Amino acid sequence: MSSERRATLADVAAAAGVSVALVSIVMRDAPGASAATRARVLEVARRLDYQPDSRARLLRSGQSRLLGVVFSVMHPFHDDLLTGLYDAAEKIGYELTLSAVTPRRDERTAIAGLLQDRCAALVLLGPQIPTAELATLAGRLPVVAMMRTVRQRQVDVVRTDDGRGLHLAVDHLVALGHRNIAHVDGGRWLSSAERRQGYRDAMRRHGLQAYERVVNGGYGEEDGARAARELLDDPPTAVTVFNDLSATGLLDVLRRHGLSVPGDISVVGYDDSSFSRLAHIDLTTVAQDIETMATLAVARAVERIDGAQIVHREVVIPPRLVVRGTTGPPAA
Amino acid sequence: MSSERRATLADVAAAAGVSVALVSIVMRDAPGASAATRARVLEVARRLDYQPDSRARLLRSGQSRLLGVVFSVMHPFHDDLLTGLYDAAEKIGYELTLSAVTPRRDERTAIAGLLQDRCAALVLLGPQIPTAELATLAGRLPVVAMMRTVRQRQVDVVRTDDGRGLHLAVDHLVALGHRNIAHVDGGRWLSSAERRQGYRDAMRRHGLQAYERVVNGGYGEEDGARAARELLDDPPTAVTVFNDLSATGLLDVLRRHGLSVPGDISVVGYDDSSFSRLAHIDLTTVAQDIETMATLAVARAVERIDGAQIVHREVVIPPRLVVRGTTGPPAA
DNA sequence: CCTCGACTCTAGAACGTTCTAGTCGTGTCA
DNA sequence: TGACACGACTAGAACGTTCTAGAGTCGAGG
Repeated sequence: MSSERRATLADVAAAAGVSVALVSIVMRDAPGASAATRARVLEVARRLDYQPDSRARLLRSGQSRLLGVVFSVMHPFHDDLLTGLYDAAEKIGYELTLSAVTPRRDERTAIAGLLQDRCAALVLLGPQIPTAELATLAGRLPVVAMMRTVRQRQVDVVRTDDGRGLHLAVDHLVALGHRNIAHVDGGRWLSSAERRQGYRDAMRRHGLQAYERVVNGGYGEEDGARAARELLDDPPTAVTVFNDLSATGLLDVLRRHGLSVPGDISVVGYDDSSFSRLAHIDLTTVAQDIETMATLAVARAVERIDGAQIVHREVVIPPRLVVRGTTGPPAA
Repeated sequence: MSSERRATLADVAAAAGVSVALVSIVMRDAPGASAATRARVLEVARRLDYQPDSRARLLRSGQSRLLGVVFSVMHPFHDDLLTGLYDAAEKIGYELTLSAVTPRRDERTAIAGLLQDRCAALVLLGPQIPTAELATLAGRLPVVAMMRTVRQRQVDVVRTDDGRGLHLAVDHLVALGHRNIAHVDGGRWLSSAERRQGYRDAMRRHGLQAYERVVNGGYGEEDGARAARELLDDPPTAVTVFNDLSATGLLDVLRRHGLSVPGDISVVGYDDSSFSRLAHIDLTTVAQDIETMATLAVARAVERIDGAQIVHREVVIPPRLVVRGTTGPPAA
C-alpha cells in the first residue's frame, strides 16, 4: 500500500544525474548551483514528490531552529497564545513543536518529550512545576515562562502586568461611581497574589481602603459561586473576580438570587476567555495582549539561542480592559 | 551558557567503559546485557543526564512509532480529543506530534510540517481540505479522519453517528411531550447534512412530519441569534440546534424577548462544548464519546501502519444525550 | 601561453542512533 | 578432549541529511 519508500536526496540525485550534495544545495536554496540545474533538480524533486526529512536534517546541522512549546488543553486561552506563537515563529523562520499537558499527562512528561526532540529552546505557557526544576531545565537550554513570575536568574519571563490589570478594573468601576468594591481571590493559583495586591493598591489609591474586602475564591465556577453566596449577606455594588470562569459562577448565583447585573451589582472578570464574549455572558473583563506576548516570547527565546546579552530578564506587558455588559453605574 | 554539548551514547559508553552498542541495548531495554552492566550503564547515564536523541533514533530505525495529529485551535473540543489521543497513544507505546491549524495557519501547512517529521500516520481532526487532497495524502501514509465522512477508499474515518445524535435529541423532546420541534441548521459545515437528516428522520418516525421545520443557521453565535429572530414569529415549543455555540446565541435572543427556557421553549445543542456546562448556560446537548473515538482512531492508525487488513473503513460511534437545564415539558 | 579566480559541481566525512554480524569466554555434553 | 550452544559484548555499516575540502571548467588578464 504505502510501502513504496519515500524519496530521498539520493533518489532525486540519481534521477537528475547529479550528486547528492548538489541536490541538498538546491533544496536549501544555498548558493552554488546554476540556474539551469537548479530548475532541473527542482522539477525532478517535484516529480518524485520529494519531502525533506527534518530528522536527518536537524541531526546533521546541529542547530535546530525548533522551539518547543508546552501548553495545556485545560486552559482556554492557550489556544490563542498558540496562534500568536505560530505567527511569531514563522516570521523569523523557526518551527514550533507542541507538547500538551492534559489531565492525565503532566508537565514533566510534556517537557521530556520536547527534550528528546532536541528543540533549541522551550516556551512554557503558565508552567506549574517548581521553580527549582525550571532552573535546572534552564541550565540545559533557554527557557521562557509565560504568564507567571519565576524568581530565577536563568529563566526568562513574559507575562502580563496583573497588578495593573486590577488597577484598570477598579479605575473603571470607580469612574462609574462605585465605592464599595470587593475582590474575589484566586487562592493558590498562579498570579492570584499579584491580582489581589493590584486590587488593594488601587483601592487605596482611590482612598477606598475602608471598603477593601477580599473573599476566598479559586479557579473554577464553583469557587465563584461559593464567593457569591458569601457576598450575598452584605453585597457590595461591584466585584472584581480572579478570572472569567469564576466570574460566571458568581454571576449565575447572583442572578438566581434576584440581583440584576449590572443594575444591582457590577462584575469584572479576568482573561477575556472565549466564553466571556458569548452574548449570554457578555462579561466585562481584563484582556491580556496575546499577540505581543507571543511575539516577545519567541523573540526572547531566539535571543537566548543566539547567545545575546539579555538586559531585562522579565518582560511585563500591560493588559487592557474590555468593557462589556456586566458593568454599569451603581444603583442610585 | 548552555553550550556544554548534550551527552550522547558515546559519552555514556566512554564513561562506563563499554561499547556504544551496549549502551544502546541498555537504553532500549533490549535483551543482550547482564544485569550488572545494565545497572552500571543506567547509573552513568543518569549521572551524565543523558537524553536519547529521538531524531537520530527515528532516523536509524525506520519505523517511527510517531503519530501526527492535526487539530484546530478554533475548535473547542479538539482539546478534549487531544487528551484522549495522548492516552490512547501512550497505552500502545506511540508518540504524538501535534500541528495546529490557526486562523493564519492552514491545514495544508499543518500537514506539511508533520510530513517532514516523518510520522508513520496522520490523524486529522475534522479536516476541511478537499477529498481529493486527502486521497493523495492517504496514498503516501495512513490517514485517519475524525468527525467527518470521507468518500474515499484509502482514508479511514472515525466519527460520531450524527444522525443518531439528532434522534436522541428529538426522542428526548417527544418524551417530554413536545410535538412542534424545529431544527436550526448548520449550513455548509461538516456533518450539518447528517444532523439535518437525522432530525427529519426522527420527526417522521414519530409521525410529526407536519411539524418539520428547518431554519437556516450556521456555526457561530450570530447564526443562532439570526435563527432565533426568525423563529420568534411563530415559535415552536422546542428546537434542536446544529451546535452549542449557535444554541447559546439562540438562547440569548429568546430570553431577551421574554421567552423563558425551558418554560416556553426547550433547546438542545450539539457537541457538549465546555462552555455548555457553565451554570449560566446549562445546555442540554448531544455529547460525542470522545474517549472511544480517540482510542479507535489511534488503534486504526496503528493497524494501517502494521499493514493489517481493514474490514470496516468507517467507524461510527453512537453519541449520548446530556440532559441539563434547557429542556423540559412544554407549557400546558 | 600560463595563471588565477570565479563558478559549478562532487566525494566523503560527519551527526547520534540502531542493527547485523560477528568475537570471545564459559559451561555442557558426547 | 573436542564440538557446540549460549550469553555478554563489540566493530562497523547503515539511516538521510549537511558540510568541508577539493576537483574540474572556463574566461580574463598578464
